[in-house]
Amino acid sequence: MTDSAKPTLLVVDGHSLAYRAFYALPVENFSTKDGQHTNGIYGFLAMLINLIKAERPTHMAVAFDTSRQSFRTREYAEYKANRSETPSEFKGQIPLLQDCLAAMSIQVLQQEDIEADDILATLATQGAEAGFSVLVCSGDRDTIQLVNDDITLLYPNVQGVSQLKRYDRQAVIDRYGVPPEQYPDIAALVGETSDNLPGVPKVGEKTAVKWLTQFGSLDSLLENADKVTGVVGGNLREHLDSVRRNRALNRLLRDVDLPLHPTDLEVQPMDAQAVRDIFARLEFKTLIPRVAELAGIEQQMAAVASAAAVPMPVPAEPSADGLRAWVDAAKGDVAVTLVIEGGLPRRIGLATKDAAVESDWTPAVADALGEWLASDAPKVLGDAKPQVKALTRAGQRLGGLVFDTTLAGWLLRPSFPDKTLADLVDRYLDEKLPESDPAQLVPETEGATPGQLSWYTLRVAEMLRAELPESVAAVLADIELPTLQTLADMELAGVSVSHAKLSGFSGELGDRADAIAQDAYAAIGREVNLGSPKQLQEVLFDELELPKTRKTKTGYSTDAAVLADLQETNPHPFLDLLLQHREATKLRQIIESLDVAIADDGRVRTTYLQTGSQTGRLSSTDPNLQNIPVRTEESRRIRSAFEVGAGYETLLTADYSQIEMRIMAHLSEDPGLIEAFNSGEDLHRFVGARVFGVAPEDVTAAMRTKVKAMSYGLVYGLSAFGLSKQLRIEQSEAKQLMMEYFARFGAVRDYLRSSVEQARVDGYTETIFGRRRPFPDLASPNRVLRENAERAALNAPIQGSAADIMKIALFHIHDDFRAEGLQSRVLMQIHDELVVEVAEGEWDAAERVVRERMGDAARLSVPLDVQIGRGADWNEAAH
DNA sequence: ACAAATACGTA
DNA sequence: CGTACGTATTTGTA
Repeated sequence: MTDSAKPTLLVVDGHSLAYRAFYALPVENFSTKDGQHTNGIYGFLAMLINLIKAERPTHMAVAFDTSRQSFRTREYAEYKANRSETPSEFKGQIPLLQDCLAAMSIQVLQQEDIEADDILATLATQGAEAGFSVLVCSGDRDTIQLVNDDITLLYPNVQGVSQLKRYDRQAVIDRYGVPPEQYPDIAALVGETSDNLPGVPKVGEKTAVKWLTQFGSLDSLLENADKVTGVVGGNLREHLDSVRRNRALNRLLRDVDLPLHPTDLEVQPMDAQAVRDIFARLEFKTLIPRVAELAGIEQQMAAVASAAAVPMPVPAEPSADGLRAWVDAAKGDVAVTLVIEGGLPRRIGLATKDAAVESDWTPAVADALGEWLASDAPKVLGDAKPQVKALTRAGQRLGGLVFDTTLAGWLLRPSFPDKTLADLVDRYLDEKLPESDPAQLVPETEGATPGQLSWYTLRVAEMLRAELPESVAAVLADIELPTLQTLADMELAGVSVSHAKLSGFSGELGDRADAIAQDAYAAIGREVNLGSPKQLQEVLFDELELPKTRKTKTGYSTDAAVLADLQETNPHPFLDLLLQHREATKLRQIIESLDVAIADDGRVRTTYLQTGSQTGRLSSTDPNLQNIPVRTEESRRIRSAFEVGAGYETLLTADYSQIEMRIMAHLSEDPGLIEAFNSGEDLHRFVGARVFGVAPEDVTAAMRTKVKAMSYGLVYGLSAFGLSKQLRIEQSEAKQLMMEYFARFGAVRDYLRSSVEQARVDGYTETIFGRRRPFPDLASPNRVLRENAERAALNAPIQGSAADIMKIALFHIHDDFRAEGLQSRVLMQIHDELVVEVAEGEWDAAERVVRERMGDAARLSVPLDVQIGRGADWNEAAH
């Protein structure tokens, strides 16, 4: 058997090489936006990828130490005792590195009480016996002893881990002057400073080699120590015990009882999705293609194994009558896919578990299928909202929507951005959805047809259903799917926005911004681009020599809070002008983007992203109608442009007051907070009275501001530092305020603590209605990641429950309007607020429906308070 | 052309 | 060193 025909086993010491990478790569170039350091992970993976590419191992494993304790430290307490504490920046990288390896389907081995090198020694020895050509990759010199005709060592050179030196038997002899099996003898004599194993003083490699050659072996040298002359001879005789101890400790174990044998370490195909996920999280953009290249190689190798995929059906293309007969005969769920063109259905594909049909969408087909589509017959779709909208535009209705794969995928993993069917097929079926390559004029690969898309949708749905916990399935069926239908109608309706009001205001703001800019240039004696933070930094910190502010990645911040601070300490006319300029241009921006979004019928239609948040909230894009300004008198002029549409009588706004604090009261069951909401007193006044120990009428504005900030901050996981910054008070005062607050509302603190603790145990948080959000980082050893996760986990059940409640109210209102035959319709949702367009003569009915449905959306231990306003435009209706 | 960084609007 | 979002701009890289 020639060497090239032998299987190759690659075993790697993960800990020592990642540690070397950690010191070789500058940490500031390798950290994620969350502050997670990744230099060790990156360096290790880059090295490993190169190694796999160059060596093409058939089998491989990476070994790690479990801790600094091992059988060696028990035998010799001083072993490695001089090593400084492992930097925490490094420690946190190991679990993440192991996650990467898991995604790459690379076996990770570690064993209590055993060092990584012992695992390498055992695997290498077993591998050589089993006929492997073995590659050992380690940064520890002790592994030199493993080298023989079947085992080669790859050892990083001083610069880091990018270059590995290859030690076969001859290379060891050339470098150290002794064969590999004798290297530990040299090491025992010389000692190993990094392991805190002192050797014989004044003895280095040269002397050690000379002695060993002279006496033939270490044993013989130690027996004949009296024959060694000179000062070093004396040193040797004084340190015989150290040498024996060193030799005992540097012998690697070759018979560790491992769960896996080299033959179990066959290279496996990677989990491409998992690799993309973890690499994206670690922001390893350049590594992704390099790994993909490897995965390609491996997938060829593993192609035989995964060839058992279910064959995709070839859909029939029946007549309209045939389609009707097909759906009437279909048993169980039918998956539906509409191909949409210009907002209207173009083709339709239907599938059951074992058959698929498809057809162009024609009037005859619409006729034949309309009744079935509207019926309760169970249907499964993926990303149903645009399809529901297209059907509605075509005068059809979709009933019986029992599952949406996009929504289900999001509910299961709200942090993963797999929205498309292709993403879901990849993740849940581990197959590739056939997609035509848009880059090719004449596509080589045919995309899946609508019937086939439906067939995939159904199979994905089956996998998702199996994974959905009961409570999450209930959220899908009872909240998300009804909400989807409602959102479709809201998007279709749009909201009437007055171009005339907007364009007038925009011109005004443009003129004002120009004038302010001129004044600002005059104030500093030159022109700068006021929209460029970079140029502003030059002006503020170099030319005006104002004190440096909060650091950002690229310099110093010039945001509004910072500028306001500067204005207090170092007043300068430029600062105020800059703030005014920002305000004017920002408003103009918003107006412009709104203006161009006005359709021919005078209405603006947003898209609500139902899967756009991690908490369960909606988001709104293109344009975003959930961040229309409101805080300043000026900005409310924008809201005045949102008007009641032609044919309708008035706008109605309805918002929940303090819904998050009410949820907090409910979840914490804090008697004080519950009393606050039941008393009818203004919340912050009530809380202020308790915290400051005064009568409610004696709560000053300053007191109210403080407890208000504290109450809101609680929901976000605010710290004393953050509170002090926001209120511009001393940290000690903020701390005192928090203490007083919790002394009166102790159950709130208890709840927040226990909720995060529960999340740590479960790995996820849950809303009142059972919506879950996973928090893997609560277990992270990295403090930044962990504390970020803690705050998010604190907030998620509260924000999420509020989102649930609003969704329930929203679709009930929508459905009631229809059931009562009202023309009034919900137009917008802004998290805790709804805007309704009320038809002529329907005010009383609409108001009653909104009030009741919002008030009754959830039964909490405190009432849900709903504020309702009426007006011809949004601004007027808000009062 | 695209991505990152910064800033800022909302709940 | 306060949660959740989307968008516009500038700036640097491809």
